[in-house]
Amino acid sequence: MSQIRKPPTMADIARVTGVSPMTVSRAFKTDSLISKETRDAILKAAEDLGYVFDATASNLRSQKTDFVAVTIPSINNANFADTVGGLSETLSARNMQILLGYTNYDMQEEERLIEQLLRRKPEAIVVTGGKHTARARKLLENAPIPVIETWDVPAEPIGHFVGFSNAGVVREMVDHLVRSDYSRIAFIGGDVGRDTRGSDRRQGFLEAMRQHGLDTSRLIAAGPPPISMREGANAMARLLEQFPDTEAVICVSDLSAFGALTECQRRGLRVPEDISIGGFGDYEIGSICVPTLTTIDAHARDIGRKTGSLLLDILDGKQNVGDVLIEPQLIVRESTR
Amino acid sequence: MSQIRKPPTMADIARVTGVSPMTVSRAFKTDSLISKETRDAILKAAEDLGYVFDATASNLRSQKTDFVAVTIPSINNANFADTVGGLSETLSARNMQILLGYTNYDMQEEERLIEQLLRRKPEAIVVTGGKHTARARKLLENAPIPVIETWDVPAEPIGHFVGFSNAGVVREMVDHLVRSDYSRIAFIGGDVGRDTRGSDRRQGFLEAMRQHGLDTSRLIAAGPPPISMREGANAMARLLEQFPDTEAVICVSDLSAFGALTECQRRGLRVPEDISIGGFGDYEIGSICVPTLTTIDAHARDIGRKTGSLLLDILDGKQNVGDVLIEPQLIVRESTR
DNA sequence: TAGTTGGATGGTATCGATAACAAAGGCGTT
DNA sequence: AACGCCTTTGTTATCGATACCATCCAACTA
Repeated sequence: MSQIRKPPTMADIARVTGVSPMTVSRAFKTDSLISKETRDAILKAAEDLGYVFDATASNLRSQKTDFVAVTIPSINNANFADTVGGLSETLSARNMQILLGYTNYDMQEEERLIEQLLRRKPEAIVVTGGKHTARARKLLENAPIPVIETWDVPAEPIGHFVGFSNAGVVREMVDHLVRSDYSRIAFIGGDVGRDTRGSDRRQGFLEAMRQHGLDTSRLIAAGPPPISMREGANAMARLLEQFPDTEAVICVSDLSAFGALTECQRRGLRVPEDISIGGFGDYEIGSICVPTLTTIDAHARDIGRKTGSLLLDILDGKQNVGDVLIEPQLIVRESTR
Repeated sequence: MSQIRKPPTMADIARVTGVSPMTVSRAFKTDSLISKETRDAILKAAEDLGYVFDATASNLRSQKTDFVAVTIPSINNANFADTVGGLSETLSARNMQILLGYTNYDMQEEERLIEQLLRRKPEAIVVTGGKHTARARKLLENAPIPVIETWDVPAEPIGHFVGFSNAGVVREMVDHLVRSDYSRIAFIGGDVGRDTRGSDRRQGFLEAMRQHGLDTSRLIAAGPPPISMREGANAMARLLEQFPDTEAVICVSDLSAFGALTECQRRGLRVPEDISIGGFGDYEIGSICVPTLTTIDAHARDIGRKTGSLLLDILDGKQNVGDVLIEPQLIVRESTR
């Protein structure tokens, strides 16, 4: 029986309730001044009519969307997921919604994505990483909203940033291994040039090794990022063939580190007795696998939370809001001696 | 020097270019009829002015958002991430954007989320699971857009569904184990009542065991979903204490299965010689850990892709679009004999 | 040559909510 | 009683793009 009819609008509710559309509008804002009886009557009528608030109209008129645009390299990465989780947690207090996009570790794709996202008129934009195409950078600079770069310390920040030095964390790992008397240390990472954070970590490895006067030739490029467990295992196989005397390996993430670990297990190599392994990211797997993995905790969720409160401060017009330097933490476990 | 000025609109471009706003609008649609010269001039002027298309205005007037709303239990789950990836892949061909929300495995939260998402006027909504609060169900039924339920076979579908029987997959796993002469089989899952898919899997376990006339008391509730690796390990520890003679364990996911596996390794139990382990979801870890995990591949990415093409068919007004029954596949690996 | 077709462009009204301003009524104060 | 103040509600115009319809002109047909 029911006809195809247009969904009800605030005007319909106003008619039914006998008030003006403006009053209906007020009934849906929590803070606005309206008598309790009127509001109740309006909300009841809305429920009866099956009214659904139209955010598109509200967005246009009020020039507010309550969107925060976020780009991350991949949806399927516990670290970035944690960051988004922390951000979401903080923003939901303000009823803001995250508009999420995936760059697939590709700066061209990031550029497209940023353009797409800005069209939706977000209140702010959060991007992962501090390197972008020239056009993406221009888009962000010209955007009339706060811009926050995360998971990096940008050479030239566009707006604010919440991050850490990716080269620095690997330097720290190298220093730790050297202190533990390792010298034939290898690095398993992604292909250079795609994942900028991965490249930075590789760079940090090279710098630290040179500083210690150690051989920097033990470098395995495991393919385009993200490096999977499987790719980590394959890379470990190649490493062991090319450099059988390697004492320790630093992997670009815990996932590739775990893959590398399993490759050792299949070959009957003992970790850490025969070879040591370090990862990055403090993924759950590193804390539970046998042996557990030495890693670096980048405080992914904290990055999200701090980005969120930084954002809220900026949107509230607070002065003197600064950048946030995250301090990743080395966690020594069983995979290194 | 630069003043705080309002971002340019199509009217500004029209003024600069000497055409009507309507023509400017046409220049931004790929299919519309407009001469090449005019379009080029408009796009150039837009670039010069730093114009950013305003989707909120477009959405309101055209009553189209190119949004597809999607709810998943958690962002940090490779299975759901794959489904979203497959969906995204399919929809991006139509330039549609996914509006993602997380229910945190909570039907109340799902209800709130659905209401939030519908306000954004998506073209369609995809929800994970076939069970919802009464109000959420009503919201979905009344929504003037296609509704697709995934990862389940709903008792009463709201619109269409793309999924499989969660009870069925575990029955299959039990049958396989029984065929391999196991009889003291346990199940490690989440608390009942929160995660409906997890509960369904538990139910499938009970049914299958009864059918085979086997003892159904070996049930470990590992806490509220999602069950982490750590919780899987803890559950395994409890299982071994309560039922030391258990021959095989089915875990609600590969992650908990891996956790259980590590617990066995820590206790010096051999898998599968002393105890066998089965998981669910065909996560990467199951294919690379030592020993590799017997699991069930639910074709997560395929669910996303098929949801996407089903959606496009519906939006194109195709008749006779049917539901999609996914056939999960048992993958026997080293963790069962 | 007149008539027709179709590509390109313009004019106007509109999507639905709400910002900005106005006003009505109740209450207390002097 | 007169005044001001606060609470509650109403009126009007508007956010920016575009659906819809009208118009113009070149090219082509009969």
